[in-house]
Amino acid sequence: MRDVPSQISGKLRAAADLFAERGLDQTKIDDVAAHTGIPKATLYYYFTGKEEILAHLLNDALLSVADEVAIAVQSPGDAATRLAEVIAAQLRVMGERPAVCRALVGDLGRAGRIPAIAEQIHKSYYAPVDALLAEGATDGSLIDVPDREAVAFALFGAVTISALSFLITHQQLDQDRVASAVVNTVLSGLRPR
Amino acid sequence: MRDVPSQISGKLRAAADLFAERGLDQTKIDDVAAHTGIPKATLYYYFTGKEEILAHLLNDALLSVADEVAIAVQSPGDAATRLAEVIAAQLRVMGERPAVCRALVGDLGRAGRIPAIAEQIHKSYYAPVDALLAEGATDGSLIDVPDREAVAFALFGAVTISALSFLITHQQLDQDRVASAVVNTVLSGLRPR
Amino acid sequence: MRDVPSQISGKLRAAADLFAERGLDQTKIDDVAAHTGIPKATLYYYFTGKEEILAHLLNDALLSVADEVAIAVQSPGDAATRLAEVIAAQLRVMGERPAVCRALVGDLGRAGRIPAIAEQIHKSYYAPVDALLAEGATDGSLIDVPDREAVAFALFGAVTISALSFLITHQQLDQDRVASAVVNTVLSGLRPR
Amino acid sequence: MRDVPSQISGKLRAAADLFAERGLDQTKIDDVAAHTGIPKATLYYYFTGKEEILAHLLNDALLSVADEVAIAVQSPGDAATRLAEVIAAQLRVMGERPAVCRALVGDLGRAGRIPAIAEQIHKSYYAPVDALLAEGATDGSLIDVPDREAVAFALFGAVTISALSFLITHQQLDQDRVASAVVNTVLSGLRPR
DNA sequence: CATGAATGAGCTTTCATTCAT
DNA sequence: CATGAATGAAAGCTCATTCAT
Repeated sequence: MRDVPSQISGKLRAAADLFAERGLDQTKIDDVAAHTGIPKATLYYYFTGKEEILAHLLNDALLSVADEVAIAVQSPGDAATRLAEVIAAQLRVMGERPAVCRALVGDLGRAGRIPAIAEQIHKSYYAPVDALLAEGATDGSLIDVPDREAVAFALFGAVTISALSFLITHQQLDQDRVASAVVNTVLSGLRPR
Repeated sequence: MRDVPSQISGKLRAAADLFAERGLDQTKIDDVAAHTGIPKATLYYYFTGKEEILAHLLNDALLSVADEVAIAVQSPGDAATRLAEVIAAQLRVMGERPAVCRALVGDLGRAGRIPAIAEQIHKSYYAPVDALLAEGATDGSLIDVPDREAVAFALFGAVTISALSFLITHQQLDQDRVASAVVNTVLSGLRPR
Repeated sequence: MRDVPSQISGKLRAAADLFAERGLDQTKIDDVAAHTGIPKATLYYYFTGKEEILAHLLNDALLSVADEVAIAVQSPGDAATRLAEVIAAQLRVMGERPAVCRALVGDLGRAGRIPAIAEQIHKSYYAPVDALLAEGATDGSLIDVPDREAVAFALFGAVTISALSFLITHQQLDQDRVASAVVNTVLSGLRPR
Repeated sequence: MRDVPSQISGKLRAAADLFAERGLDQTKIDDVAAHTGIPKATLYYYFTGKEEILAHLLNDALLSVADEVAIAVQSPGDAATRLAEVIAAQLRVMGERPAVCRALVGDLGRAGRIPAIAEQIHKSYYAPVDALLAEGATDGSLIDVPDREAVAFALFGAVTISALSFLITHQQLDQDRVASAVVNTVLSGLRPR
């Protein structure tokens, strides 16, 4: 995979919808070429194949998540507040790029096996959340969970699948509704206090 | 789709791994035939196509989830206890049939658009959980959440993605670990009481 | 490569001209399909690819050579007479199937690396000629050459390239002319007796 | 085709192996560029295309043959002696540039249709041999063959295919062995005197 | 003069699917 | 009822070639 010029990279974003709508396999290279205006052979000049194009797109989106999450993590306030921020941040990106996100989830199994993507998810999400859970235990704003990795997985899943389910069921994402449900549930718990 | 003889249905389960490993599109009918020992043409005699084979497999697994969830819902104890049971039940099935579950998640976007499957997920999972949340509000074991659908989505996501992440990351599913992390998180919440 | 039904094998012979005319690479599968009436996909059902189709054709022709050569070898007369017969036999087959033979020579370098073909050439030609040279030394009709393998190579080349050169230069093969030139040259030698 | 700078021409010789190994079609311009270090576009600056690159290489080698053959033809001695010299000369060049020679034979059918090459072969080989046969008939060192063209073809084939067969079978060319076998066979004949 | 970047035009190959037996 | 044989219809990918710099 050569260095992708920003002009190509920009046009390419139009392909995210395709991948989201049809999945990796049902998205034909011809479609990508048609929808982006990039000649098929040019796509092959820059990418090894379809998979690499999708990976490029996912990576792009995950970098956005990483950015937003990083900002949320460094925001003022205790760890609990910032954790809520992180969740909101993830939802914001998913709201902005619903297509890529659906594509990401749709190919999560596969994506997980693309090392670059797996690593990116880890760096963008699990690591910061893990750190936040640790901080929360220290600053007293969160309980000291015995298994931070498992909790980070659960959080990511709750947010992602919720958002996806809404996208599928209601065709659009009501970020506040999802954020509020998830944040309340995981922070306060379902058991009465 | 004709009535599938149990002999065929049995052999077919060997194909779940294929679908899980490669996804619907990358799983060729030839592969299914080779791995199950069922001649290609015979598969077409019983099923309309690939999609129907996968649907058959998923349906099979979802019926198991439905059974387990139904049992959990009707178990003695307050709604909170039974909710924990439901989560455990889902994880149990995922642990028993990891391949089908990976396939399910892998094609969630698509599966969601297969009406039969979407309905099955709703009946097997969302409806019972929704009912349980309502009961919990009544019997006082759970708080009265304003948006039960969103919470049900979040729960399903937390469990499913956690389980999947473990399957991918650690190659196997430690049900107790996931169950304990998820249940504690959603019931007690992350905020200190 | 599956067992090729004789119906297919028969139709396929029409493709020899193509391979001879254009060579392996310039012969497109579509051409083969069009010229033989065998659907492209059917070709792939029986053969692994183009190369295998050509190999099938070459093998076919070499079996003819083997047959003719075998007959010539067992004909009555001394070894010298039979050697002349072998040369005539090779030329007869080349005359009957000029296309395949041109294809064979055209891809001799490549064909030599297809083990099945290389072996076939050895069995069909070199081995019988070698045996004949040995017999000739015994029955006194041929001199006892110190390096039979080299002579067999030279003979094969003399016949093959001569025939090919005529085919290219004069568009057709005058078997008698070539046979007479080669046989006289190698049997009597160019030096006056 | 512009004048090829010797630097380019020199580097290009590294491509002979490629053509010999894979044939014209299977040798990609990219391969030639990679193996010679000459940028693809530069190749196109000097040559019209692949075919011209191969022709350049073949021509190069054929000029060597022509040189050697010319020297042999003019050497002292009777025609028979000089004919033996010609054969040795051809083998010497083939031994020196095995790759080009394999390429030549591999694409003989095609090369024969490249007029420049066909003419070169004629001038380099057939014409001198033809002349030598005529001289031999005059000086009494060779018999007066009725069909000199056919004999020249046969000689070229005997030498070329022998050499090629050795190259393929034994990976290298024992010039003396081939020369001795061919010269003895064609000069003295296989029939006892 | 030399070349990196870009692409038009095809071709091989794959596969879901059918159907006669 | 089941299935081996056959095929129509794509689609991914390659490569020779061009051209602006």
